Amino acid sequence: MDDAHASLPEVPGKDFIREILDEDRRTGKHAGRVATRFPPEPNGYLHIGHAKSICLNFGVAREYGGTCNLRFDDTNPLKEETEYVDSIQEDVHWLGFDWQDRLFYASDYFGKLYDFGETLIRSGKAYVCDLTADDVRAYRGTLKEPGRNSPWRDRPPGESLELFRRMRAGEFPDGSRTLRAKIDMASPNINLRDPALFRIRKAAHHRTGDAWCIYPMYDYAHALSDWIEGITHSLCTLEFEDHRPLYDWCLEALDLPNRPRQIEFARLNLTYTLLSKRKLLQLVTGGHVTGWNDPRMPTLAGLRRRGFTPEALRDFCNRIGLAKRDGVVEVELLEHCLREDLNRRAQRVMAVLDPVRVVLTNYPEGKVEELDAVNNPEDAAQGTRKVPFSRELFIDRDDFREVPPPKFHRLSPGQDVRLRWGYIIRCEEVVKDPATGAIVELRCTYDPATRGGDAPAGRKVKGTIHWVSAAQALAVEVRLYDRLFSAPNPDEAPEGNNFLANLNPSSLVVKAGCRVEPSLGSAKRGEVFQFERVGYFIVDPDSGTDSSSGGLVFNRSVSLRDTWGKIEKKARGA
RNA sequence: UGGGGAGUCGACAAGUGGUAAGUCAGCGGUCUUUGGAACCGCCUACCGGAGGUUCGAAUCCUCCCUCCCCAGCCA
Repeated sequence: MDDAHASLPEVPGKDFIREILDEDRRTGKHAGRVATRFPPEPNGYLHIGHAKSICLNFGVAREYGGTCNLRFDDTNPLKEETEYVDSIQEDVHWLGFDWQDRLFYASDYFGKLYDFGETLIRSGKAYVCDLTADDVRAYRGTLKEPGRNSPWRDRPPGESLELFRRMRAGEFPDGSRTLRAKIDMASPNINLRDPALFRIRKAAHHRTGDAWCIYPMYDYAHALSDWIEGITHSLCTLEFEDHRPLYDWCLEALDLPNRPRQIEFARLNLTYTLLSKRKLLQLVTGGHVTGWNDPRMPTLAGLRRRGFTPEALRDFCNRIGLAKRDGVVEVELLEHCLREDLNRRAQRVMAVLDPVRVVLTNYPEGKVEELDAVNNPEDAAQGTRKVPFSRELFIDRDDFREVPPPKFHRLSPGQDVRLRWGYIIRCEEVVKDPATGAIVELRCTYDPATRGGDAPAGRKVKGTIHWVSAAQALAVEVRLYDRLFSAPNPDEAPEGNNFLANLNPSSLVVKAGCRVEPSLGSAKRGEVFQFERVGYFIVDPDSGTDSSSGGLVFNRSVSLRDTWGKIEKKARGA
């Protein structure tokens, strides 16, 4: 692409952040340099909300010839773990972005952050406060009433300095003291009422071990880490909007040059989905899902296992736009992006999820034909494959109706239907279990003149269904996933309940004994297929290593658009 | 009711004084060896409300209404 030309002119439709970037470049701010960062806290797995931020930060850096750092915001040893830093790196790479040699940790800067603390104390802009957490809360005031000064607020810098050093040396217990910024206890912005800069926490840190027992707070660490890395534009979500004055205060109080600018945008919300790390953790620890990578989870790890592609996710992030108004994106858009991507790439294959036996009474016993099937009508380059055809087949139970409803184009007594890439058949007899009345077999005849599914001139067959040859088909397990929550807003629960009450009881339906065409015997884990007329499916890692003997497990990524389903639903409703 | 934000079609989102893009969803149709895909239509938004400025306003001014965020030694 000619991105040099595409990004320079003022094209209408640019989001507000890119407009700011354009303006800054025009005015020569930061010498036209653009440096962003993606700053996750390693306290959970990345989810699709983070994908929006990743695509923004890395995307903007790429478009403006700048850089984007990956920085772990690891200032709270109580919640952070190495497992999370590993998964985050894997997920960012998988999404398609690279921080090259710019992998950083806020904990890399603990020494500098400490020194900045001493500087603030010396200049009278910070003090050591002996108030307990409860005291601080009491002194803080309320949204409407101003707070009161801490009795330690005017402690001489020399005394604060000594205390701060002793805090660092581990001489005081957790929670006994903090280093606080001296700003304004009467500020209408509560974040400015002498916020804590450092707290005592005698806990092992996943990277620095027990080298430190005081840890910097987010606002302080974040602003200064941005500055240390030479970040020019610090993009974050709306809830940090009223932290911006504090972000700026930290940089100004230290009189730092070339200050980064914090810009806030609306975080992603998705219908039928929870995007809160805390609640996702709860789903994991509570056993409501099998783990962070459960295919029903909105985590990148879960989406990946569900069959989402990085391309589909990036496309989604581009389509949802970027603005300051908070809203809720419908999951249907996400599903659309997946279908659109998979439609052009996924190989077609035939799979019968709920098999019912079909016997072709006029087809020779023991005969097996190899018929040609097109792998992907959207992409001729994907070629063709052979599928075996014989006297005994399986079709989906759903594709037969003893008494067909209006507009039903599939198999029913006396009716013709085309077997995809096979023959046109007609149902002559329905065999039922005398005890239960359940259909156990359909006895049909085939038309030898229609090999490959070709209808002779003038003959029209309304329906085409998928099938597998009984003897050659592979038995597999199929996991039908659906949305995890049955309410558009999972948090909107009946009185006395929480989001757990909205868990969708049928978010996972496991179907054993499904039959797929034998070509799938060579399918690899992570490969995605379209089961014709059904949906897109990915080979799950749970699949046995020896897939030729079965043991294949497929996850439904997303179903195909189901027009017939809508017709039926409407008929039922009317 | 202190402070900070935001309100444009069911959803997301362009529009930055000249008379409302696009996408998803929905609806109808064409086509079709996936009731898939593709293609074609429709979805007739008076732009939160009321005033005002102007030849002309979603865009400027005034007042009002609604929604979101903030009282962690979390991020």
